[in-house]
Amino acid sequence: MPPVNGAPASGLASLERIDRETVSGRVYRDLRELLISGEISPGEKLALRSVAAALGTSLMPVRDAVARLAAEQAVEVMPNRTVRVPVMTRGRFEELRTIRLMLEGHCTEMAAAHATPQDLTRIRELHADFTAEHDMDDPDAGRLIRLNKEFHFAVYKASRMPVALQMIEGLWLQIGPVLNFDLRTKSERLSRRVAVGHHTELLAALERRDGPAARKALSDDIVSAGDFILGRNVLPVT
Amino acid sequence: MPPVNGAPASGLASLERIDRETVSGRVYRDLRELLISGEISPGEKLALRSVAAALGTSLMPVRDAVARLAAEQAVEVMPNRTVRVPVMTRGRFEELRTIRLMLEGHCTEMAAAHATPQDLTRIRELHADFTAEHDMDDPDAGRLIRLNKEFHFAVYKASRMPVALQMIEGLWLQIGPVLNFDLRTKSERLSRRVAVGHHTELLAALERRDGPAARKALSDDIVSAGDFILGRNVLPVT
DNA sequence: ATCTGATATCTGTGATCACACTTGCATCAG
DNA sequence: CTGATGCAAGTGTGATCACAGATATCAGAT
Repeated sequence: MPPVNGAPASGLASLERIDRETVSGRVYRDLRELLISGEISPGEKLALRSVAAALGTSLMPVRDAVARLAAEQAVEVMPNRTVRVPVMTRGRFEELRTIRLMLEGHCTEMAAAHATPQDLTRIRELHADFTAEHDMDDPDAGRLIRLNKEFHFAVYKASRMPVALQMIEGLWLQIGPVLNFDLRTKSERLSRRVAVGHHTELLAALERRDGPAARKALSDDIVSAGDFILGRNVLPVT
Repeated sequence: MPPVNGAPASGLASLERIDRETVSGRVYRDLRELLISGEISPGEKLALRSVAAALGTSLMPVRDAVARLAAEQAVEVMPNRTVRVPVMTRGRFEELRTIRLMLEGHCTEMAAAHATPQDLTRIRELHADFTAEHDMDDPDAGRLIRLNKEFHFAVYKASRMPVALQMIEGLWLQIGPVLNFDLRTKSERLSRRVAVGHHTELLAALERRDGPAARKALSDDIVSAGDFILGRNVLPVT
């Protein structure tokens, strides 16, 4: 990077940008991560003061963070004003799946058209990591969940649709708690095994720039994972 | 509605529910309305204290409200920590339109299948109101915008997809500022004239439960409104 | 033993204050 | 007149306090 003004190049160029992150933003991402990986169970109540104490801050940043999460439906405020992780119903789960198929399906198809070689390399790496972790004797559920997410989002990112990407994050934030909570408590082996297959097909389709095939592979992935949860009958009907 | 317990029916049933709305929620909806109807121009900065003063409250409720709006991308926080209404780029506008066609198109098609007679009556009423206001000598831009929104959302509501409905609200919140700001400043006659036609077709399709035709009418509506803005070349390329 | 009642604790909400950072404007040197 | 410099006003962020409503706990009466 050349110096901005006519100023001579100096050691200043090696200075790294300081990240003046807000506490509020930090709390937000921490809670978000806990939710999306299923470490907070659906229906669980969140007391602002408890969260603040656990993170060693005051109420304020927590309030901001929770307000943001509430806007994304990642948590819900009850009539009593208490906030909790939403309980997933069968109907809501199915609707979320329908929307995911539309949105993520479209992005996957676009990714096949727009992915750069760098994108593909990144996706390949993540697929390899996911497969490797999966084939271990005792796979780490948390890591598996994270790698699965990173793989999918690497694909969506390649579609060059930032707005859609943001919306998909919101969808995962809503569906993540039940999906990953269930997978975390039960043996996730069976469902993840098929996931590897779908991911392989998806990657192959992207590499030959076959949009419809990529979408098909993704759809299979989403549908089978959804069927797994629906089949376990843990979701209330209403 | 029957009494909940074995208690005898009494005048209590006529009591109306107390609305214990939070100030924060009120601020949120006020700002939301201002944004969606284009009464705050894109790029405009929002000072928390100004908003608080204008609404006669303290900073606190405003902070909560803005945090929620930021989570929905209805406002953006700059690196300087100032918040402003996002400036729309051509690319973002087109992406939003693509997503709208998917999401709103799907909901419209579902509405054709699931709309109850009450839904259809409500939609008919709103269509009549919109048409009436439109045919006036000097139509009220604000009212026109509001009626247009209510008509569309009455349709989406009939699809019985609450999650999608919420997402669509988010989309309108993002696209509303430019769309309605532009329509408000310029003569909206030309673009609204065609809107009436599309709405008429949409309603007719719903009444004969023709999903694909309803989707087509909606698509035409969205595309033509979008083309109107894009054609005016007011959006920066990047 | 069961229900009713009051009380103490805990909840989110809103206001106020303190602070660090940014921005704008006036001042002064060239 | 043009430029940089310094001060003042304004900004969002975070902490703390005050308070009303909800919840849980426990005593007493039937």
